[in-house]
Amino acid sequence: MRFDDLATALGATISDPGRIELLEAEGVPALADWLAGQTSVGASIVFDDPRPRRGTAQAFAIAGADGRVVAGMGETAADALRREVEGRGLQLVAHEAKPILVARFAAEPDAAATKVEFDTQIAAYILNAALRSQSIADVVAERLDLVLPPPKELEPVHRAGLEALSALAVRDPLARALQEEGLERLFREIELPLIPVLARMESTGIAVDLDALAVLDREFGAEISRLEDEIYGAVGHQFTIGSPKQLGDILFEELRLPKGRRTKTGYSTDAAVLEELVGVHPVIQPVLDWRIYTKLRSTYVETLPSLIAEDGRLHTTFHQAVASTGRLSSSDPNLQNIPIRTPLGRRIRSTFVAGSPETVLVAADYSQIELRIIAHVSGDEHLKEAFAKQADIHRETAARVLHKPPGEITADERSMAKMVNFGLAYGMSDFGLSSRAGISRQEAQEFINSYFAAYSGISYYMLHIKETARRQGHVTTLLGRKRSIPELHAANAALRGAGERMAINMPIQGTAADIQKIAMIRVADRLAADGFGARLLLSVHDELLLEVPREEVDRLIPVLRETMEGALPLDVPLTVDVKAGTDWESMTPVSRRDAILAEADEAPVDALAG
DNA sequence: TCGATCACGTA
DNA sequence: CACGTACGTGATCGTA
Repeated sequence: MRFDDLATALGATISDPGRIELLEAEGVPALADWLAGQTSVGASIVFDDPRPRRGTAQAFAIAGADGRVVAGMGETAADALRREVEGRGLQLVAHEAKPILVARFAAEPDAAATKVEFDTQIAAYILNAALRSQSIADVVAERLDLVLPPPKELEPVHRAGLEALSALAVRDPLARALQEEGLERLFREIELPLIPVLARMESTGIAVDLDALAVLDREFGAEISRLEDEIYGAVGHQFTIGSPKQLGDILFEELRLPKGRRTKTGYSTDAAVLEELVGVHPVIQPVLDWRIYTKLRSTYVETLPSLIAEDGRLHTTFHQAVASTGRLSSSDPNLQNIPIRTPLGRRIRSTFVAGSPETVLVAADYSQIELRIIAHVSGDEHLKEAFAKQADIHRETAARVLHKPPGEITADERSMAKMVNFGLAYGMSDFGLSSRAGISRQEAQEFINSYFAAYSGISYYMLHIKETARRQGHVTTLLGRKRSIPELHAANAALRGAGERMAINMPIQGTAADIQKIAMIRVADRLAADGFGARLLLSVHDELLLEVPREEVDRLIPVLRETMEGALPLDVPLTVDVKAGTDWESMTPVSRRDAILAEADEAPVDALAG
């Protein structure tokens, strides 16, 4: 009855969406014979609101290998069809399968995940991570030379139907491309197994203390009013403090303060510029404070409560096909940028809590994972040895660079070494180091020269990666994840420089992402296999956050640590720092070793003291 | 209404 | 020449 070829079927369905069979819930049993003949189906779900635990399904469609497409219209029929597919153990082929799994977990929290046989969005991303997430229309255009109508112009059922069939139709071309590029294992062994782990995390969500946020809202509001009065008083009139243009005009023309950097459109008024003017005029400090308070209030204190779902928890969406290095990203809300650096910010972090008195939060961080990856990929003997010794890595670095015993390294010297250790992964220049360390460009250049002399393996690696990247047009991680960097061949020197920094950074950041993803999959497996009630909540690049029944904590921690540390054996040990607490701010190390690690591994410093 | 710009939160 | 990577969000402002 149908088509030999899915591309032909898709072409016909684009021309005539009427060939998508619309289904009521009562019509589902009649699909029995057809479904019995399928092992996997193309599938797509369309929500009125894509955020987990927010919207309801408007349509769910499946497509068969024969080109037949059926769609459940409305929530009841969509759910019925989805359950039928799940109940039969059919595997999914979808362009973004995660929301289909989230829909199942929302309805049945303890259900097993539906098997995802292929995700075309992730395949397209693995094949070209340099592009931002690709729509199904992009993939259909590239692989089949067909044009899908814009989703907005379609009824939900027609959209779901076309997407389900499209996913099935582009599956084979994408699978062949993955094979040809040697990306099959990355796709099958990391990215696909990660999907149900992320779906479960999104569905679980994280608890937030609304009362505590309300207290912060009042407090921040009062402080902002006070600062506004102070700012207007110091300037002599009102203006829009949040407008960089107005602020720049007032500071640099009306008040004639010394001008700092310029932006494309006028004077820069960013924190680095304003910091230089503190003490020059009384308006500066209150403006800086006002920025901090209003940023925290508008981004977190006011917004988070509006995003809490009916279960009282926040459900982020993790994006698995966005970041060009292989990292995950998080949005609506972004729970990967919850403040931690400042005391005020930490008060916001403290409103993220364990969901019940019987549970605690457990955070496990990889310690200096990127620098360890640099040690591994560069093969630098001295850096490898420093990690093998489990020494204070920044002190060790300073000692080696400056030819002094570690015991004689001053705080400033250690701080400088730390900045270089962190800057290394970004392709930092003498200019960058000088401006951050508050030293001359020449001093910065000298320190970097000494650094590369002391760690010649790293020096060689940096040259090597740039050369390899130029020759091949792409760079890869340890697991073969690829990013092409066309900027490396740009005529414009600035663009080319940017390309070189991307080439340096991607294998490091991307390998860390590979490791984190392996760890997530294995931790999730162990939680299930060993009967833990603990649940993964968040992944913040090199940290995993879990919600754990109190009585499980002692049993879980060694499992967590060993699973993460063993995710990918390198030439240096990976170490994981574990903390526990009732909120995300007041986390205390669970062993003496963790206390030491936490101490040695704080965020990069921005400037030297004094 | 939307996009560009600036600014700033995280790893 | 610009001057460290990767993200997402909110406010402002000029534009369609």
